[in-house]
Amino acid sequence: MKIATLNINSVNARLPNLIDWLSANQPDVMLLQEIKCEFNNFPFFDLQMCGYEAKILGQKSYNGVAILSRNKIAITTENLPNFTDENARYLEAQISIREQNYRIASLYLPNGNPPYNDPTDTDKFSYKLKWMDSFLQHAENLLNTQKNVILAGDFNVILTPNDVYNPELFKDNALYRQEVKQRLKQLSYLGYTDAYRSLYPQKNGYTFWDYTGSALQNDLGMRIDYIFVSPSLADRLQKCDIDRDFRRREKSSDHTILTAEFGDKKCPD
DNA sequence: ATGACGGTAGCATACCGA
Repeated sequence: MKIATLNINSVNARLPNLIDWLSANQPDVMLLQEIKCEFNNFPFFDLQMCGYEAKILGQKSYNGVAILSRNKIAITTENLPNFTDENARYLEAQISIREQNYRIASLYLPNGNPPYNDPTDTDKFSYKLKWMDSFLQHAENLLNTQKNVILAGDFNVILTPNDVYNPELFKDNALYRQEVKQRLKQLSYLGYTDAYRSLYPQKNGYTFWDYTGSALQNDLGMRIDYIFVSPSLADRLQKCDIDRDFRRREKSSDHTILTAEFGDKKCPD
């Protein structure tokens, strides 16, 4: 079973790139964040033509998440339970692939930094922490009720100094604040595995490079996109890779694609 | 400390992003 995730920064601005990649790589499931469109403008037909059903939680201009799959998608959750969110950031589904059931979420965690015109405004940071608290509660519930769980997407969190080109620069950044790192670590304490780190303890694993300056050429990136999996899937994890070439394309998103592959052999229950 | 760059809304420029 192969799954991929991408903060696409507008699905319509990058549809040819996405379709090229899907055709060449054929993941069973593709998760998207920041699709930046509503239902009526989502390219359902083009994706269907290359073999993917799509379910989305759309929003005009900002945010928006999607789940694409070669198998039938049954939506289980739109937005986090017990959290009133005016932004479209969380979509979860049940998908059956080669006789295994999966519970899969595409999530776009809030950035949390203040607006440029008011660096003292802490509203966005408070919103991020509340969002994470609600997410952690839900992640715990999922682990208690489901076997094969995948929580993936743009987490907007830099976990360790090894996950960013210059940790000093990010000392007070909402992506790297202690409150945020502590919360994301709790996902591991609950029993989830960070797929990329479990296979590559040392590689920088960057998934984002700023559009500006020479960030990409000089590898000034950060690892903020993650695939977290439940224990049953950690046992079956075979590959986890970052497609840097996709970030080098014309009209690229500032994020790139993270993929994970799991062995399909049935575990005896 | 700021803006580099890019997308959207909508038609000039503001807002958002990490």
